[in-house]
Amino acid sequence: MHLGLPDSDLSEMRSLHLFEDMDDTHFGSLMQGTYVQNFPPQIELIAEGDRSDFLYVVLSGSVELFSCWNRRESSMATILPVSTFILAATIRDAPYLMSARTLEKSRIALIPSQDVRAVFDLDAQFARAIVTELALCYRSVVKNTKDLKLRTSLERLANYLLRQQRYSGMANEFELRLEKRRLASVLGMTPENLSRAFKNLKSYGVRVDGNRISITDQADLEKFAKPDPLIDSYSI
Amino acid sequence: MHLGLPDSDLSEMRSLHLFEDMDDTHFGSLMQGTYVQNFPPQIELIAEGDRSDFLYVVLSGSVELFSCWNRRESSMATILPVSTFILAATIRDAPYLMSARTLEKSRIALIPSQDVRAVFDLDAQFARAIVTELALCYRSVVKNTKDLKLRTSLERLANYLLRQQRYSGMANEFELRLEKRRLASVLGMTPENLSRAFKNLKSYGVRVDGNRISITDQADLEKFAKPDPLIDSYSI
DNA sequence: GCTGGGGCTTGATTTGGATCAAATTTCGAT
DNA sequence: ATCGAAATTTGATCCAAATCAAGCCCCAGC
Repeated sequence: MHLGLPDSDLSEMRSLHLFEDMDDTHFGSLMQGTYVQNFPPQIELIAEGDRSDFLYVVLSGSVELFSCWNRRESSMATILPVSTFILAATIRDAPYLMSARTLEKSRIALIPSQDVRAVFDLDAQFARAIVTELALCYRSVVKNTKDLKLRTSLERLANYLLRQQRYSGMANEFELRLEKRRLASVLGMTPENLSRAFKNLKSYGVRVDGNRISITDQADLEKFAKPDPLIDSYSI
Repeated sequence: MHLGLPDSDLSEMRSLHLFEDMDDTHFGSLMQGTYVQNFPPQIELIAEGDRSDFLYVVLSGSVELFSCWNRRESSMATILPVSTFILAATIRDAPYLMSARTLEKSRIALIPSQDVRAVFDLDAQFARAIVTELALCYRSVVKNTKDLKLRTSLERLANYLLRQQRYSGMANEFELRLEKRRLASVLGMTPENLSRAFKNLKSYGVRVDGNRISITDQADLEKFAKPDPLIDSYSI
């Protein structure tokens, strides 16, 4: 027996690009089978290789996507509210390529994958939104590949900082929203090297105090980092 | 004045997953604005940053997708017939993230992007096919990222060879379908290092003679490469 | 307040891979 | 067939980053 979701959850989900333009009835039937759950930190939500039974939505907290091979692990992305993850696996009804764990206490919605696929065929707006979202995801991963293959780790860090700065409204000071060891893994380096990389960026006007970053010489950092919209912009 | 495409081109395109299930009329109107052209080798078809005016289909020959930053260049993928490329940019009406050049004499179809987007809204089958295709592309790039971040260059080469072997019907001998320096770039290494890597794989039963690879000790190579369907399979 | 453990930093060392330079092979064009 | 340019290979060297090993700091829990 389904009890129905709180209005606050519903409206948050509804505001996602993925759902905002779709028909009310269709949204309703998607939400019919959806349930929302609170998870403590460090809970593994899905493991790579699992059947993709649900599309996930992070309503609050944060989730790390990571992958393993041969006893090595790499952080692939961090999902912040409000967004979905593992859309592609859901669409293709294929096993997850990445695992997911909560980083902090998180509120998460689970939408049955078969419902997503069913409503896709009924609602053209929803189909359009899914395809737009997937294309965006694809392009992010391509940008990430370019970052990895074309830049050194120091350049990746410098550009990461510039992106974070942009995200926080071009302030000269901002907080890292990621533990450093996770950031290291995201950037494809070791924690030790990240630490040294921060030191190296001092000469380009980057101060670090714990999670607090201040950029004291914007021009100098940008001259070194050479940010490129075709790698570093979110929206394009 | 549009002259219409040769039947052979039409039927080849029609056989693509992307187009095979769509309505005849809709396929027709897509093809209305499409033109097909033969290109010599080494022609730059598109440059990253360009407006995505067309969706491309390689009918014969081959095309390399590559990216540049700060005077460095990296090969991102090779497109073999019959497949499309830069679908995501077309869908989002966003600038290309990658450049493309012909590797050999190639026959290529150009479908106006606005027609693709228009027909998407009319034809649910086509919409379904696009979303499936995009999800597949997304998953390939994720697998590629895992390959890059979790494996050493030697491991990447070993697994690349096993994938090629699978592609060529599990024969113990097969041809590299890529110039070595391009392969090096695809695998994220220098040509010099690729050469040394091939030498290192001798001890795991890999013989190299020009473009001809023979795998003399399958078990040994697999033991070293540790292939994983969540990185190395095409279809999943 | 202590205290213990995890995360972060620092230093020393090793290793993988890049770069530079040159020899060799391959292959297309004449 | 021969020439020349490009690709590949090989060797020497350099550099970036991983690893190993302590030590420090922060703060969560007693």
